[in-house]
Amino acid sequence: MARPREFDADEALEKAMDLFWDVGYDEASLSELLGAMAITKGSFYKAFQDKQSVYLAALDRYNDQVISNTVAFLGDPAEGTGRERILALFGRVADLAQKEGDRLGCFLCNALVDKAGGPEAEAKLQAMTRRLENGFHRALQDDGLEVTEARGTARGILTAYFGLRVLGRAGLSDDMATDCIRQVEKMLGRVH
Amino acid sequence: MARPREFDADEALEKAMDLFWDVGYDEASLSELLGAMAITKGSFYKAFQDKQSVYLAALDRYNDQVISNTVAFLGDPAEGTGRERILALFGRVADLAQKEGDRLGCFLCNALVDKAGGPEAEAKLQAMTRRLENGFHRALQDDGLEVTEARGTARGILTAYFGLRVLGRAGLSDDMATDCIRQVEKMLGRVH
DNA sequence: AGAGTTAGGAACCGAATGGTACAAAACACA
DNA sequence: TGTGTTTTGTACCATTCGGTTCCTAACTCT
Repeated sequence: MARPREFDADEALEKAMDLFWDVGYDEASLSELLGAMAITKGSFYKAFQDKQSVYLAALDRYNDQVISNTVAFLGDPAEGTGRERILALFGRVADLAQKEGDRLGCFLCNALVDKAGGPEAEAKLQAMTRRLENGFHRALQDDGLEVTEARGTARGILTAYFGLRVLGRAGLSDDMATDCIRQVEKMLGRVH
Repeated sequence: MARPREFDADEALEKAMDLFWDVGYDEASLSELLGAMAITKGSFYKAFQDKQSVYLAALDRYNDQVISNTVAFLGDPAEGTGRERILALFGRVADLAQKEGDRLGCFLCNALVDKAGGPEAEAKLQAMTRRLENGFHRALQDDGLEVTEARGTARGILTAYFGLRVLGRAGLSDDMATDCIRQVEKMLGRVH
């Protein structure tokens, strides 16, 4: 019916997410964004509304992909007990950091600090945070923890998780990560 | 010998710190900065070099005041045992968050995520982070913990601390904070 | 092939960015 | 009361910001 798109919108959105993830909302100028998405201005404003809506879409994408993946992992009995899944998740983060390749941190966590994107973004971010919390909660419940006890522990784990991601982004978690995991073990009741 | 300053440089620097703390480096435009500091452009560039150097000075100020205060508290035997001091510090943060007045978080933590200010800023931030870690470390050593065990625990505490500050800034720590403190207690070996 | 529709790209927009130049103003000292 | 020195404020600078306009290119369908 008309001229077809020369770019994959979803692919472009992923590049946009990567940039926002790395440098945040304000620091990602429109021209940088266009460069990363491999698109010209015309296509950009034809396909999306504006910069902010792309940011919101990037948040959604992170939610649909990374957060969903994480929550699914935390809730997958095939990955071991709830405690084992949680520790495995932290181990994954620790590996990322130790391989010096991270330096990005968690987009959710970064965006929470960034405070950009208006109230819409804030609502999305809070929802994502709750999802993550519930992911930990479920993992703990799978181990038979009582509901309210699991809730409190899940929140502690979530806090440690965000803290570790911050330190990872800051490039400070070489041995920090492994030390942190041992402390998370304590939260999980692994006294030895 | 010449015309005296009409403003207090230290006072202006504090206002600058408050703004950078709140909105970060990029989002704090020069005009906003001038407004907050109650200074015109001429005075600004006469008294300081440029925006970035003011940012670095703001980081130094945070280090000299907030971090120093925190580290001193953690190392003050008059405030109770090391564990008590650490828990009291977390309690302070929790109070801040619950009174809904926080929404700022920790400047150090925010700046670590922000990644602005160049390598100079990064060096300062890493040094500040180490100071905080050492503050926890000393508190734990005061309780007689073995050195390496104290180091690992201190890092876990630091991680939880940053995580809590992120959640506080995000406005998510109403009951999160109290739950988090209980988990920190577990790190400290308070099994009950 | 022709008509209709949409994507692409470049020119352009006003506003705001961080920073500079310079003249007037306010003081200290002689 | 000058004179010298420094602050202050304003006007100005080029550049970049996010966003719009509009014409042409590319495609589908009849």
